[in-house]
Amino acid sequence: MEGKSVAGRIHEAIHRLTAAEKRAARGLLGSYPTLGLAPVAEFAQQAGASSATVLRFVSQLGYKSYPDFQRALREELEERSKSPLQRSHSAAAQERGDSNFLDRFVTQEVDNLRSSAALIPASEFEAVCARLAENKGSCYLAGGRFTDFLAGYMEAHLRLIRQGVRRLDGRPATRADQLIDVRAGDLAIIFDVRRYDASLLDVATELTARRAQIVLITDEWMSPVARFAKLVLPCRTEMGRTWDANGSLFTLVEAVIARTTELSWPTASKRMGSIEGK
Amino acid sequence: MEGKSVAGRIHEAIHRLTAAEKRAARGLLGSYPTLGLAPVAEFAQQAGASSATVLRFVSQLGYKSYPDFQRALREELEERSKSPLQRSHSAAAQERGDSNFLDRFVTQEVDNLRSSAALIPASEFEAVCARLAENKGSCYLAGGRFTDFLAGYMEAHLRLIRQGVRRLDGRPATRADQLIDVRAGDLAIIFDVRRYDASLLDVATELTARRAQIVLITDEWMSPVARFAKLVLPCRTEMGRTWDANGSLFTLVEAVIARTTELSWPTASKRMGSIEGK
DNA sequence: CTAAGTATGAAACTACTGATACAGAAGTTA
DNA sequence: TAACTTCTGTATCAGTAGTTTCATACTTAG
Repeated sequence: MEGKSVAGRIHEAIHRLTAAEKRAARGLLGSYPTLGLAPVAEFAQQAGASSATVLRFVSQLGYKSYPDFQRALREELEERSKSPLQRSHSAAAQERGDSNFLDRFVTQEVDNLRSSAALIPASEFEAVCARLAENKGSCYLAGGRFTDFLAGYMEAHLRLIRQGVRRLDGRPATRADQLIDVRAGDLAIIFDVRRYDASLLDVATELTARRAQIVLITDEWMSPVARFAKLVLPCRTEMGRTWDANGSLFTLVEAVIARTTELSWPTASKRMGSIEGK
Repeated sequence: MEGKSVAGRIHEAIHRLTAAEKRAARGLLGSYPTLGLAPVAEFAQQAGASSATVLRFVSQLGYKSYPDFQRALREELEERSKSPLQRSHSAAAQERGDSNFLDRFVTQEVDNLRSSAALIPASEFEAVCARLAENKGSCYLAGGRFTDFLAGYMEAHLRLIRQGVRRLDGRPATRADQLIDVRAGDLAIIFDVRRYDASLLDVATELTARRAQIVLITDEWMSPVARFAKLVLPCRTEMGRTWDANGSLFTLVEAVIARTTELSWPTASKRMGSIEGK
């Protein structure tokens, strides 16, 4: 429906409301927006009115049905939790104006890191590292326009730890060649953040056809590659409204490398020794 | 039935979930808790699974019905909005002391980021960005074994903002060729962390001879290139005793890019438009 | 004080949501 | 490869939530 917030509509319409309807409004504002997400009967009881009154109240706000009203509440909630994260410190710092650009940037990045750590199930993270440490089969890496450098960075480190690390480079033509050798059970790590790269989806399709297992490292909006992925590690990337930052992906990569090194230390240490030697 | 947060249950149960159920889990974590407050059909569609799978998923979490699950979500939401700051995941995890590898890693990285921001004088940071935003002369980038990917990442972004961005690739032989065109007043951004790269020192020497201005991005132990640098941005990289992490460098790079974009918006926006167009 | 109009909740209705059963797909093992 | 297990989506059903109706209580005006 229109671009007005639900709370805004209540304040606008509250004068038109009847006594019982006002109780409903008060109740909703009192525990906003949770009460509105409950079934009508519960809303009614909590607000001290009947179901019918609540329905009339919702109708007065301009929603054509109760589900419609709930949808608006959910969208509002979603909006709020996605955009300018944590008004607490970053906003406070901006108000004081005593912090410079770098401080503000770092503060936001810290939020992203924390959220990312919370977003990623420990078991998924461990599964990825364990799989890498197994040191079986090949491990392919691919990324999009900017994330390709993350793939490169990860590749450079993985090469020290295990064998069979291959990079899928950006040009679709050569990619096809590189995919020929993919065997069932091989591992593929794909980086994809929005705007998502169509060619990566193709690569993922092909990899799946060849029965490779895909690990996807993506942002909170979840690349379409997720459909094909056995394991997904989603990171928070949003900064303010104009900018997405990949710092959380980078840190995740380093964490994976660190953990994998730890897990495969006996093997990896020999390997690293021989590489360093030359 | 009570006492556990829904997100907590997901992390607990995720290992015994099937592939499609995991999609549901990820979907919910991705837009938490809103998606769970929607009707099953919508949840299912958004998560890329069927209604039945979503039902099985919530059943796996230990809820005896979908409405029951939604009630839990609402109560959690209510709880969170009442307490001042959300202490939901990170705080609780730290209290329990059961934090996993990723959490610990992220915590250390956060320390590094904060220290880095403190270590870098605002004036130096601003000077670098301003110099980049001037958009005069050429800008060369070079890095060492691993940091070369940071140089590449920065190059890819800088190209969108300004003209004359060049990358000095890793092979000493070709580097010499690329340095021929360097002119007085050109800018060079060098990444160097320990163990410091001897060839970068050579490059820096040559650049200085040609009167280019060097910006050095390095770690807390300070690359020897610092001798030749006009501006130095040192970052904290130390993690525990065995491992150095470059995440702080990466975030610094992104901060520089963001700030430079901001400073040169009138010029940069046109440029970006024309690049996106093709 | 009475009558017209409005507000309200109880109860009936219907539509849609959540639950279930089943069949086919996918994956696993021998 | 074939048999078997497990997973997953479709189709169906049952129950509940949202909606509507209507009789009653309350206001307000005449």
